Amino acid sequence: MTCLLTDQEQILHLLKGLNNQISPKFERCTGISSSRYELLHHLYHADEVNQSNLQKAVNIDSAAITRHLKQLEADGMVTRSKIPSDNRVTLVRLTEEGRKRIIGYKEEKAAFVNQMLNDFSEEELSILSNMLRRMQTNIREL
Amino acid sequence: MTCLLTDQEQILHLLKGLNNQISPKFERCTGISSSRYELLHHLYHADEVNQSNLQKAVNIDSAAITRHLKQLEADGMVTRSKIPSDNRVTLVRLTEEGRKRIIGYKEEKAAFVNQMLNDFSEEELSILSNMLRRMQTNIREL
DNA sequence: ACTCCATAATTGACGTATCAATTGAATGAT
DNA sequence: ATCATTCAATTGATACGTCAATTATGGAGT
Repeated sequence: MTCLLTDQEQILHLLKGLNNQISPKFERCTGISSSRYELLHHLYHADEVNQSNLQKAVNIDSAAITRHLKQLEADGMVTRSKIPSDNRVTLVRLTEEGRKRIIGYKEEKAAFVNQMLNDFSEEELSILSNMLRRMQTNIREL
Repeated sequence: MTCLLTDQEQILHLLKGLNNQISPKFERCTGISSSRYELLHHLYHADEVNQSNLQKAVNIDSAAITRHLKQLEADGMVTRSKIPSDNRVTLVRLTEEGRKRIIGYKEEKAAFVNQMLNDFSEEELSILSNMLRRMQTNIREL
């Protein structure tokens, strides 16, 4: 009835399960989805960015980027404008309102992550983050 | 321009990024989505299960379970039947066809996971899997 | 028997990600 | 100067997951 899985086999299941749990909880706790948060966070530090750089930074599909930004624009969090020197690219920046609101989100996110990782030592965190990076590398060209 | 994130802060981003990479690649490599694989895999060992137990086992929303199973049934991989003693529950089992096909999927999955974790020692795997479990626990009641 | 509650499965509405195809604007080669 | 390529952004189709509400059934308690 119960079935044995090697550690290797389980990792995938655990990863997926964890993520499925995280996404809705993150949003409930912080008031914003984690992808949106990443976008705003990046803009917060980078002041003005074009979409394709933003895409590379947060590492989600550019179609999704477009849709997120449109929504964030509609919510008054960011502005978007074409640049005259190259009419293909659109520059994105936080509005004042956006800059103000992200501060609250940052706190909520910190609290969330803190809860999730509350019993992890600095060393463990760095081990974990390395492992995740290695996995990412290992499947990069599949 | 570049912004400093603590290891703690990055974990979330890494996790999500990794998962977003995994899902489409898993499906491309194996020919089936990882959720469907989990369902079939569980059925492979359990012979006959009702949906709510299946739901607990694979840990995704029961709405999603219903939809997956309908599709798998349409594809001739599983059969579903109400049980007379309690007309609420539906029992699911693999068809012969399904049982045959999952064997191929198992191999593809093993190859995929092998690639993803090829440079991980047994010990690392067990550390990683423990960490993932801990995180899951830490956010359980959020 | 009848009302009340719990449970299993389903459906609907929604958010988010992917990929493939398209649009529109620069750029490079002949 | 023009044609082909390349690139940024967008759109459409599709898949998967959540939550909330619904349907249908079963089981108590009175």
